Amino acid sequence: MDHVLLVLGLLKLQDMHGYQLGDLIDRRLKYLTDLKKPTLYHLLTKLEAEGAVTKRVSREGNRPERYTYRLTKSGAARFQQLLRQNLQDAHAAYFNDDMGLLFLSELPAVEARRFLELKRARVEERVAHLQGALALHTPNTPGYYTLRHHELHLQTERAWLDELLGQLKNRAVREDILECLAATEEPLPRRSKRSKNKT
Amino acid sequence: MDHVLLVLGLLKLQDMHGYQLGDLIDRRLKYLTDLKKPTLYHLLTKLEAEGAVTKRVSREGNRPERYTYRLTKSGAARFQQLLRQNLQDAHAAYFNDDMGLLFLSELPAVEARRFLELKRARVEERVAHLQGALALHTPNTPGYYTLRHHELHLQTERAWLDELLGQLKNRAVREDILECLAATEEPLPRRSKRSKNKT
DNA sequence: CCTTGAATACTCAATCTGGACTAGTCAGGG
DNA sequence: CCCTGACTAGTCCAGATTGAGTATTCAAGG
Repeated sequence: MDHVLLVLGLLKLQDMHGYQLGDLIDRRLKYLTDLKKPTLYHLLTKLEAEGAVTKRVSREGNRPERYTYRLTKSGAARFQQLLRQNLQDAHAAYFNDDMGLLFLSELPAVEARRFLELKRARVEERVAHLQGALALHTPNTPGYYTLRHHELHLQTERAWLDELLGQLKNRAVREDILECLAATEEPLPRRSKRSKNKT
Repeated sequence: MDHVLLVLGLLKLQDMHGYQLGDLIDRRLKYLTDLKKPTLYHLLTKLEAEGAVTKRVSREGNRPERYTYRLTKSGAARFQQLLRQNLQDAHAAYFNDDMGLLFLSELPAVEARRFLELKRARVEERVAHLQGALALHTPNTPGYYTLRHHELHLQTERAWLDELLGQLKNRAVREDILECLAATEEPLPRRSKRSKNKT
């Protein structure tokens, strides 16, 4: 996850102190990332050491002191660079849900189906919740994009579970997991591989 | 990512040494996770300390010594538990692609569109590659599920980019990111919250 | 038979993460 | 006026993760 991009970007919009950033991230951006507070503070410290942000002590009323961060020139440049890169890259996504699917045959079919139906119900719940949140948003706002994107993927998830459950009703899952995996080796670059590219 | 589930599951199928596991994971299971070798070895050491697996030194031919791992009774029990949990949970997914979208208005519209088109081309490429891999698989095999799931999500990604690009053609993105986010606060549990549930 | 590149099998050190904790402020109820 | 629970604003440290690097074996070409 490109936490650096996020933090630099938010600080570009406005100077903020750590708690403010943290609050913003886990209240308003909870569908975007789950960056935790200690990670955030660690990141801010690092960014300061690297000269991407500067720290300033401030105090407001009777509240405890706090550190307000501001983006520097070099931080802004770095943000631009990261943003361009992020926008053109297609980032690989991994799904924790697939982990269990790999071992589906290790559980009695009936039980497996029951769990998957439970999973489906939970996805359904999320879809509903998300659509509630979406209703509050106007299209073409940055926050809307995250939500809409998420909605699409959750709907895909639901469709996928339906497809899977449909298939399980008819046929059992093969149990020879390792053989199945071995059977489908990628073309495998034989002999030599000149000019290997890809990150 | 539930790396423990993966490693225990693979060892349940067969005793393996570290390298073998690592190889399996980043050749055959590359769409499932990107668990790196050092993480794997660290995990194996930890699992051994916890008594979920046992280590045995073995040597084959002239090759250097290696440690072969075997699942213990308690490891198998843990695997079962994790599997059941994984199958019924709906895991939140976060998309690195959304990070950049949040700051779309920080770039000139033309440039942004160009990048997103590039991103789309890359997604397209992946879809093609994945469909190649899928063609080699028989349905209802564990490996097939991961691939098919991935294919669905990549197609969703493509559709999403098309939707987004379509919207960008007509209207510009709002630039007041923070205000947009603030405007759509969740209902926010006012006053008190008794019986807070959720993980 | 000697060199080179790929594969085998890991390890190290540095960095990143997050559960749990600290410590002060404020607002309202009793 | 005091107590409680929530909010503010972080910190600590243990544990997870990974980019590099190490050291050996093997196979094929020259």
